[in-house]
Amino acid sequence: MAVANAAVKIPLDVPVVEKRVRNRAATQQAILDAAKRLLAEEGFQNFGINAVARGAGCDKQLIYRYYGGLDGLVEAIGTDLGSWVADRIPDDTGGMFLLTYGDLMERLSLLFLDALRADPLMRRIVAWEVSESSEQVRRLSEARSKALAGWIERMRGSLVPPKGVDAQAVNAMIFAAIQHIVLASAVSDQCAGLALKNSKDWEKAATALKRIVRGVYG
Amino acid sequence: MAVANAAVKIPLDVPVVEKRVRNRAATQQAILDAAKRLLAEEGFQNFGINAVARGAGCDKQLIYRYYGGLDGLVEAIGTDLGSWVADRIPDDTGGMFLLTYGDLMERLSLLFLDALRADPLMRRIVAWEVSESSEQVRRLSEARSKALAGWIERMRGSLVPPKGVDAQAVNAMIFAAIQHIVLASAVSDQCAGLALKNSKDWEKAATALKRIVRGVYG
DNA sequence: CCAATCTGTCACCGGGCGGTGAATAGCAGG
DNA sequence: CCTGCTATTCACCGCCCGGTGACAGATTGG
Repeated sequence: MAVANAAVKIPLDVPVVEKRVRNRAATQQAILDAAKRLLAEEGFQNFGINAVARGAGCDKQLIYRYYGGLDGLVEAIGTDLGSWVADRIPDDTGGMFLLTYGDLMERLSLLFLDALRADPLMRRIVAWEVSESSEQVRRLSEARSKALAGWIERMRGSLVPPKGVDAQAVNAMIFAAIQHIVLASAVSDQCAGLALKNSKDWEKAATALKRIVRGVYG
Repeated sequence: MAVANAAVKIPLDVPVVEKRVRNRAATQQAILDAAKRLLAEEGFQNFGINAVARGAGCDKQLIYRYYGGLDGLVEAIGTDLGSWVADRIPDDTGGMFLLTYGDLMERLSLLFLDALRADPLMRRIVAWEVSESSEQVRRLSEARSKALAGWIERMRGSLVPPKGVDAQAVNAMIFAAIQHIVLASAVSDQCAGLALKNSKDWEKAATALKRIVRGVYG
């Protein structure tokens, strides 16, 4: 009797289980948010349909319906990336007068360094880019580099690099260095023997970066 | 009759199916080779017990027996990494007299760039390092950086960096740049807008690298 | 010659994956 | 009220993964 009683006990909290509202737009957004969160926190390794659906608290079928599968979802993330740059990296010169190309590049380098350090999603995407060459990640990579190039172009204004220096190649090296050092720090707190834990370490890194930029551009 | 005849036909080549010789050492080596090949060619993403066993042409059970699982196998790869540096990167100065620290770093940078470009396994490992922070990859990373540091130390000789420059930080930046640019080129033929396909592109990259080194160390 | 040992193989397990077809629950308009 | 329509869920598939226990063939030592 007691057992039966317990079995038929009115479930007090079952009706409270907040029912998912029927709202396609909201669900779509929830899926996109879950995808970005998952990618940022767990990385691309365990990034899949099931995981995203679990994270969004809905059925994976909806991902197929609303985004046409993982590919479409990744593409949607890529589209978001455009607005990212605008949000995360200041577009003005911070009140500075950038007299020389060297001034500009020093500032851009440090801004990019900080922005990348502060954004786990972006870091995961960069790591993904250098680990896989699928169509998925190629599009993501393209969106990222386009947004970045646009930002640099906007900041550049009318400044031109000094003659005799292949600015494109040198800048690629500098940005490569920033990306790699930030990626390395995110997984192992160091890079090539250089510690990258506390803010003091990062001061050293920033100083080295400035020195490199100044060494090239004066 | 004809059918029966065909069915009982003496199998001419069946006895020829080269039987796997019973040789533990050889099998162990085959497994290790298969693991390195697989990692180099396919990357760490699909690197697993089943794939290695398939590649080595033996049962996965043997991997457990001889290496104690994937972890032990990865560790064995790491051990091999020590000899890698000695094989791939010349230990002498190539007949050059390295008068200054700048000379040294320029040469080391270019050597490292070429060595990394030529070694897919090493590239995959670096990509792995920045994508995951498991114990497995941490050990691998350690072996790699130790080998690299040893090589640099040996090459350095008695040369010392100029005063007023944080050589450790600057060098970390330079090596980070090299690693990232090589990784990027391996998956997408470009990095931050800089094409990295033909040898002419790489000439430009090398020139930029030299310019950076010289800008810092003179 | 037999028994122990070593190398190698096979079959099987549970579980998570990506993917799909069918059912269900809430909302509109008549 | 019923009838569609749409958002959402469920149940199921085949596949491959890592991992394990039992077995078979060769080798060796007493």
